[in-house]
Amino acid sequence: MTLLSKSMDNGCFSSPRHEAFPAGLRVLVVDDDPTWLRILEKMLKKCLYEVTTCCLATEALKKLRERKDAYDIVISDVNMPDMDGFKLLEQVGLEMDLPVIMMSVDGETSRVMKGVQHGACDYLLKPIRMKELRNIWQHVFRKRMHEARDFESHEGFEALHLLMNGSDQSDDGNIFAVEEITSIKKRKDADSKHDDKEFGDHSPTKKARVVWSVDLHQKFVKAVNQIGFDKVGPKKILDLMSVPWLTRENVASHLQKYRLYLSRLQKENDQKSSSSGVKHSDSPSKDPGSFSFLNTASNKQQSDVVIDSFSHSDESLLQMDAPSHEGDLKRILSEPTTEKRRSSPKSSQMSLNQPFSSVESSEASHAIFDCTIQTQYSWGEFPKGPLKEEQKTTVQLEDSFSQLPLHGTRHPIQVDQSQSIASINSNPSITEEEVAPSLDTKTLYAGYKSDYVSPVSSMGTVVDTFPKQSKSLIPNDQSPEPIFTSNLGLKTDGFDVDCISDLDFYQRNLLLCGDAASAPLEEDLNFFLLQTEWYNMNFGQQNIDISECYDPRLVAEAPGYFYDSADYSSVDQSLFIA
DNA sequence: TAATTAATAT
DNA sequence: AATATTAATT
Repeated sequence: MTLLSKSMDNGCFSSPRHEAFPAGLRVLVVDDDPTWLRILEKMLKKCLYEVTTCCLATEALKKLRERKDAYDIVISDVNMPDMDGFKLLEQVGLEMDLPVIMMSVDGETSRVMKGVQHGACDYLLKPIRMKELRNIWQHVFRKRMHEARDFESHEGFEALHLLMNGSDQSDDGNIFAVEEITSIKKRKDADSKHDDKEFGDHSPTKKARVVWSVDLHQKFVKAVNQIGFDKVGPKKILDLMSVPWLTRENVASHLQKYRLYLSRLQKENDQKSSSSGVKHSDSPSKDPGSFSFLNTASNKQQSDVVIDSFSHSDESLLQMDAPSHEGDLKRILSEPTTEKRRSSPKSSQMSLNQPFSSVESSEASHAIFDCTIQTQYSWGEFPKGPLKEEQKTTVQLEDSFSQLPLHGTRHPIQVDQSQSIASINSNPSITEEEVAPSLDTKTLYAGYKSDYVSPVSSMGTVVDTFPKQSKSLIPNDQSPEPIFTSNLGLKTDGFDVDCISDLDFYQRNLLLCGDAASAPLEEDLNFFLLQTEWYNMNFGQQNIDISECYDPRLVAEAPGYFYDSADYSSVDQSLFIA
């Protein structure tokens, strides 16, 4: 609060009331298309911002020069007759150093990149929605915060921290505080370098790292399954994935990781089954070294076995480990650990790269998130032939599901995830670095693909900001049953098919299908599930442990807040970063 | 060679 | 830990 108010008082905004903070933000909108100008103006006003419009870049520049501090932020189209949007961006950066948001109809990577690299704080794709506009104030705030930080050093932050951790959750008006903080942290790394003067449009600095987002990973898995476990190779996978920017090396690397993950799972599974007495007719002894899970057309017979093993492994991962580490968890949470935090020199890399990669992936595959049932095949041409067989598989799966302890497991998974997230958020020790890169990234995400991004961010947000929500939507504990059933039905219709690499995926798909039909809220929920596999792969048991410390009820709250979206809050990223 | 994989580096 | 990069292997 302190810091926040301070920066606000700094005279940035015309409106004096802190409560109204984002209200009164002075936005200059530049677009040669009067229609868009009107639309934007309307939307921005809805956000209670003070809007000034102009249809020429030169005019905008003139206005800005006239009164350098008459505006807080600039939103400019990229394509304009009189002056290139990038040029304007450059000028603004040079002369008044206001945050600039670029927008355009196409999301061509190079352009987006150019914009961002040259200092645009965000890049929105038209049509722009309220969602995207609501958050723009964050850029302003961030910047200010940044500036303030220079002299204030740490003290301010410390104070903020305390405040946050102590009471933010209960505060109603505290949304800002939370977000601020997060954003602040992030920015620290992110903005340090965007003074590149040289534009041209080529300063790839360094190659972006590929971020294996959930959907990208899903594509990957689909491809793997299609090809057949025994025949997989990076090249083939790459081809099937048809993600242009991805390289064979990228895939190879990911494949390596994936194999590691699978073998780990199998190991766990074996362990489990042997010790616990649960047994499946016979474990997939056949391929010890390999990962039997793939029930591709070629080896479907194994599918049930595979699935079985997976479910078990899941269980073990999620359920077994958690309890054992309780002590550790608590320790982690309670102690302001300082251990490994100070190491975020490369965060900048993240903020820049992430957005792009995500863009790409979303372009390539909105599939899962967007809707429902079908898009899934959109990106790749699947051999429809095996479908029949696939369905069969599905059925089998169904069986195994109902029989196995899966139901119980299912939800716990969700809980765990969200909980862990929550924990990250609230945990004082983690805050600084871990969360850092998020704001930029998330905002960018929003612009590109809000569908994809928002769910994630929302998770974090939920916890902090929206404590109350409909619990009914989420089956807290054992209610998973119904969901499953319905999902199964849907799925059988035409969905699941190829992507059944493992249990998690399978489940995810099921849920997706079922929910797809339902409400948006559920969509978000699905996201949780969707991430499960990916999550496990990346974090394994660790996080789960942590999550144990939290109250499951938190999860229930999550959905509600999803809608709000207004904040692609920082927390989201923590999930990825960890 | 080109692709794959294990190992190693960042 | 996640991805990249290298180097050996096929």
